[in-house]
Amino acid sequence: MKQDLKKLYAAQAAVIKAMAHPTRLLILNALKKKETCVCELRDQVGDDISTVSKHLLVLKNAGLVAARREGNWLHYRLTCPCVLDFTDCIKGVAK
Amino acid sequence: MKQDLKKLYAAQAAVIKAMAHPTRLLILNALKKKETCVCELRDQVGDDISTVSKHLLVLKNAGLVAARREGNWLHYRLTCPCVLDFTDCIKGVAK
DNA sequence: CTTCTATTTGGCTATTTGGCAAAATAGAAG
DNA sequence: CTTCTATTTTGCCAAATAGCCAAATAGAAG
Repeated sequence: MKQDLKKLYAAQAAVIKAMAHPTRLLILNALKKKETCVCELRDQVGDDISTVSKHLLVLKNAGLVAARREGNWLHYRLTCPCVLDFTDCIKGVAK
Repeated sequence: MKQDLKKLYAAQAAVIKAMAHPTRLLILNALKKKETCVCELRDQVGDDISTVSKHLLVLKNAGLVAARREGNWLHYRLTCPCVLDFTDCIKGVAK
């Protein structure tokens, strides 16, 4: 594989990989509806809060979400809502 | 997480996970242009042919590609070209 | 300062993944 | 049948991942 192509696809794969987890898909879909704090996401996900926090770190490192502090709460939001546009296509493949 | 939601997102995540690898993205993009045999994909990818074959298995199990035999060659093709429609959006996140 | 609350980080373990090389297989052709 | 070619499968190992719990941190508030 040529070096420049390799880099291009590696960068894309890193983002896609961050999306490739059930919990993280749930989080992204929740954030699509509205900015949400970690504790509310934990309630929706049902896992330990440290687990949810780590998933959010993965999404943040990929550039998919960003946080805003308000008092004690951190509100996360989707940076690029378009990343969920292909969900219908994926459902078609998954069926 | 509710059980039905969990299943829904797990199914989607399985497909997305199959896409989340530089080599597999290269393969999908090659197949978008035209049906391609394994040995030609190996040339484009540059890895061992057994490695390429495994990647194709991953993509096949996810429902993203299908194969057609013609003599000694197996020609792979994209089952749902729409899965590459969001590449532009992903590039925007990845930058 | 101390305390409280929301969140992150570190440590640990079990599981999955990606790559190569060698062996196995499927079908074409002699 | 045997041989040849394209592809898949198996075995192995190093690295990455996900989950929980406990400990650490950041900022608000007394």
